[in-house]
Amino acid sequence: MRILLVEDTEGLGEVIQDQIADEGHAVDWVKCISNAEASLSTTHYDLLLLDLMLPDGSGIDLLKKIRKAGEATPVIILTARDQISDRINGLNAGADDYLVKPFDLSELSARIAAVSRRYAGNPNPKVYIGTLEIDLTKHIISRDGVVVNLTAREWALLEAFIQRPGTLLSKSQLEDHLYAFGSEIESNTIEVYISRLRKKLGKDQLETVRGMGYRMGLSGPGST
Amino acid sequence: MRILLVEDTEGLGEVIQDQIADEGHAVDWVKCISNAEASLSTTHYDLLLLDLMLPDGSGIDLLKKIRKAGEATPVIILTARDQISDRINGLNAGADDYLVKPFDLSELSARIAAVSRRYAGNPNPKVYIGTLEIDLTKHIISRDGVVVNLTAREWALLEAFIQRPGTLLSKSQLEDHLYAFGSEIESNTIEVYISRLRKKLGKDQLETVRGMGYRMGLSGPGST
DNA sequence: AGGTTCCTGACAATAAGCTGAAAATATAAT
DNA sequence: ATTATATTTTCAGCTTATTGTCAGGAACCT
Repeated sequence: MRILLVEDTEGLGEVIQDQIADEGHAVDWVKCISNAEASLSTTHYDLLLLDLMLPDGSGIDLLKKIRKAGEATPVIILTARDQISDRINGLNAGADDYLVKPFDLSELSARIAAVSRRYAGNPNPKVYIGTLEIDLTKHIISRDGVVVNLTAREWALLEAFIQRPGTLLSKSQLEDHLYAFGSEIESNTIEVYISRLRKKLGKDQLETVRGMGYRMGLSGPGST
Repeated sequence: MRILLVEDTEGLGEVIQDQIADEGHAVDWVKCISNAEASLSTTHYDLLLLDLMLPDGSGIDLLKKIRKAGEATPVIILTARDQISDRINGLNAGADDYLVKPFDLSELSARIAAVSRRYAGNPNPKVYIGTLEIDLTKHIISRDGVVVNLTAREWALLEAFIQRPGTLLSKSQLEDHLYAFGSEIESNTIEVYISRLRKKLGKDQLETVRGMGYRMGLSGPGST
C-alpha cells in the first residue's frame, strides 16, 4: 500500500514513517501542503495521513480540495487533543478517521489496517496459514476448525507474523511490536510467548532460526 | 427506488446524490425541513436520508412528525460524530439506521441496499441473534418471546454489536459509538452497560475477550 | 566438552473485568 | 415550580485471567 504522510513535526514524522515502513507499506513524507499537493498530483496513494496544523495552511483545506476533486482516497487525520473543532471540521470535510496525538503506534496500525480493509471492499478478511484460519475483524482463530482462544499479548505477537508472512522477525523486532516505546523488557518474554503460541496453534507454525529470530508461514525456502 | 435526501451541506449532498443516482435510484435532494415536508406531501419515497442539523430545525422533529403520522418509510440518519446524543434521540424517534459522518460511499450503498431488502416484503424488519428477536424500527427486543425494555444507552450499545455481528469491538470503539467527541468518559461505564445488557438479554449473548474487547452473535452452529 | 541459545512449567504480582449500590442527571407528572 | 420517576455515571470491593519473570533442562554449534 502506498501512503502519503503529511506531518510537519520532525520527530513524530520519523516515527510514523518508520512504523509504516516496518509494516511493509511505501511511505512518502511531506511537511507542507504545497508539497503534498505536488505528490498527490503525480502519484496515486491508497491512504493519506494528514496533520491539520501545517506551516502553509490547514490540512482541512487540502482535504476539502481533494474531496471536491472527487478523490475517494481514504484520509486519516492526525490532530492534537485541543483542536476538537478542527477535528470535527475535518470529519465533516470528508476524513475517514482520526487519531488524537499522542497516539500509540499500534493504534495507528490498527486504523490503517481498518481503513485499508474497508477501502478494499473487503471488510471481513481472513488469513490462512497452514491449517489455521484467522479472522482479522472478529479476532477469531481456528485450527482445523476448532476455535483457539488467544490472550491479548498472544494475539499481538501472532499479528506481527501475520503482517509479514514468511519474514524472519528478530526478537527485538517482536518486542518493539508488543511493547510501547521505552517500556523495555528484561527477560525472555518473547520466548515464553512463542512457546505459548506454539502450544495453542501447533508446534509447526512457528519456525526458530537460531540466533536470528522466528518465522511463520512459509516452511520452505521462500517463494512469495 | 425513490429516495429523498435531506442534507444542507453542499459538497456532501452532491456526492451522495451522485452515488445514489449511479446505483440507479431516483433521488430528490432538499436542503431544509420545509422543503422536505413539501416533497413528502406530494411524493411517495421508499427511503429517507436525513441529516439532523438543518437550517430550519432538527431532523429529529421531522422524523417524529413522520412517524406520528403513521408513515413507515424507512429513514437513515446522517449525523456527525459530535452529535451522538442527537443520534440516540433519532433512533428513539424511529430511525431505521444511521451513518456517522464521514462515511464511505460503499457503506452508504450497503445500508441503502439493506434497508430496501428489509422492506422488500416485510414491513417490519427484524434481526435475529441467538434467541433474540430485535425489531429494528420499533427498537423492541424479545427474548424467547418475552419483550425486553432497553434504555437509550443500552440500545445504543447493543446497536454497535448489531451493526457488526461477530466483530470484536474494543472498549474504546464502543465508547466512540456511545459518546460524543471530546466528552471523555473516565470510568468503567462500558463494563457497567455490558453487565446490564447481559442481565437483560441473557448471559451468553455477549462474549468478553479479555484485554481486547467484546463480541456478540456467535452462538450459531458452532464447532466445539 | 563447553558455551551458547532456546524451550517450557511454575508462580506471584498485576491488570482487567464484574456487579451492587450510591450519587448525579435527566425526564415526566402533578 | 415541585415532586416523583427513570436513567446515567461513578465508585469500591471482589474475582479471576493474564503477564512477566525465573530456573532447570534440552537442543544446538564449534
